[in-house]
Amino acid sequence: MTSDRKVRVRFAPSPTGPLHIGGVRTALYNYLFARQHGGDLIFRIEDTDSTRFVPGAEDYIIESFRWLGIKFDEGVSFGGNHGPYRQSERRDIYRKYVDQLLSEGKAYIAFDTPEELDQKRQETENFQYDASTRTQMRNSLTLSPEEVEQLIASGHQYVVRFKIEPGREVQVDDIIRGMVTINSSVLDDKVLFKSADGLPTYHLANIVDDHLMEVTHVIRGEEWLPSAPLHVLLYEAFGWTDTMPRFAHLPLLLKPVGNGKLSKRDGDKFGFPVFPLEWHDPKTGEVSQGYREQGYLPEAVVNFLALLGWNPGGEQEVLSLDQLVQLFDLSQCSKAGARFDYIKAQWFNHQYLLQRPAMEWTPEFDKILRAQGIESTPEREAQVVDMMKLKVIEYTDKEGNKKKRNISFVSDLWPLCRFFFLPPESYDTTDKFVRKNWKAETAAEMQQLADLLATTTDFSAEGLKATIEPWTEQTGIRPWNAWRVALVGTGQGPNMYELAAFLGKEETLSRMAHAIQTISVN
RNA sequence: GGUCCCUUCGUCUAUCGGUUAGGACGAGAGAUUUUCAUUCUCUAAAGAGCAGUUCGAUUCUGCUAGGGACUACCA
Repeated sequence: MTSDRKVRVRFAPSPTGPLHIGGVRTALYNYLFARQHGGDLIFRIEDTDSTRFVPGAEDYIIESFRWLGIKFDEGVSFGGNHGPYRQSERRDIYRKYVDQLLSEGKAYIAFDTPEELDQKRQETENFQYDASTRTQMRNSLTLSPEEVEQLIASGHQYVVRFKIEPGREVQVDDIIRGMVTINSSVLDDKVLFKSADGLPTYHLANIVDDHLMEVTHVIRGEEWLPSAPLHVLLYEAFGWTDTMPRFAHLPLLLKPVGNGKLSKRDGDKFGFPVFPLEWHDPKTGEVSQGYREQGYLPEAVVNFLALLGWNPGGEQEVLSLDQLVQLFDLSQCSKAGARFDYIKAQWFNHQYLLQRPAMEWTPEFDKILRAQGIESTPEREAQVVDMMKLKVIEYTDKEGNKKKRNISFVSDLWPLCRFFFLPPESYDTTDKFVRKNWKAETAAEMQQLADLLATTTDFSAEGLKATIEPWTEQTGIRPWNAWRVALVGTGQGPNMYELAAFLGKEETLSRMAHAIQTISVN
């Protein structure tokens, strides 16, 4: 029934704050699906809750997708001829459809105030506004038409509720989960139109918009599965079943450890972002970490997210956006929630960082160096990157254990490479590497090497190798580790010839002289 | 409490009745290395439980257990 229509999907967030990483994945799956079928991806803003509107959230969401490389075909800020795409600008449209339901007796007017309903819920256990209770409430079903008119005329606030007929098996055909059946008796008469702000609720706006915007597939989070039968019933009530979109409810993203879904607190606890971009809360002033600012590459975030809840099955996991579009299969998505494995996210970033030419690291690297008061050139910085990008970084985890991991961020570089730019402040003779490699006779040997280097004119890595190697064979001295102590201060860094070449003759000799003078061992 | 959804190595997952249950992250071991690494090789590691259908179940069905979501005039 929908197969002959052009595929049209949408991502429709509420501008209530920064975009959660789970929302990013939902948008990504919509994007992959749309691209794969040559369809359209629509960006709709669902701002029917005026009380939760947060300024800046909409721009934040748009900027997030721009950064991630997820492109929309139409919608807020993208144009298109199915607009407006902001629900707050579609009041009149919704009003018309609510009136249609009302006049057909498929919806009714209810005067019960929120307070009265709260009261009712406290009094009766499991109170639900439905076929079993609506006859005892104040609504257009129990009141006479005259009374209703009078109440409205006298300014009483009212909502419009959907009149659900009980005892029906409602079926939702879900691409991921198969046929989901629920009895309409357990559904309540959902509010379709709110009294407070004259706007529809999500349910009504969603169905009307998806219909008018010719959406063919609704791909959204699993939290919507329980209300999907209600949506099916709404399509029926409007007579739109022949063009009803197909549903696909995605599994949720779960906490890295423990129970429940992924929350902002988990990010704080383990030190990973749950938002694509840094977010400054306009009300509280609180700042939340973003993937972009933490040094993640957009390709890495996309790749990682794509594989949370879906997998192409092959052995390759590092996949570009284009490859993901090729391979993606909505019906192969897993049904169970996926734990958020932020360690693997770091690994993906490591992979994509390594793919980048060193010169592309330097803008970010330069910022870090400048923060340390170091001036350098992109060329020299790129040299350091090339020498150090395969190293690992030591860090302290949340339990206080020393751990090692691959370089995953440009910012990992600094603690590993300060000796390129700064001489050792002092020589730590308690350092295992220093003790092992700087013996009583070492100073004299280093002096010999220094004398040799003083006469060397070719200070390139190759030149150094050509001059030093014959000397080591002649004398039997194995100078590299002690030389490393002199230039680095400990057992770190690249090949010694490369390092000395980078530092240059003057700096190399200066550091050696200093080490010969300073280090004393017994 | 009610309704619905889910359940393969620690984690993400492959398998769409017949496999030595595969891969990746993480972990461990070894080799290589002028340091630390990289790299390479190897190892450990799983079908929640119980019934049933079947010649044969991880795969189908039911029950139990566990997990998740929803249960607003929020989305």
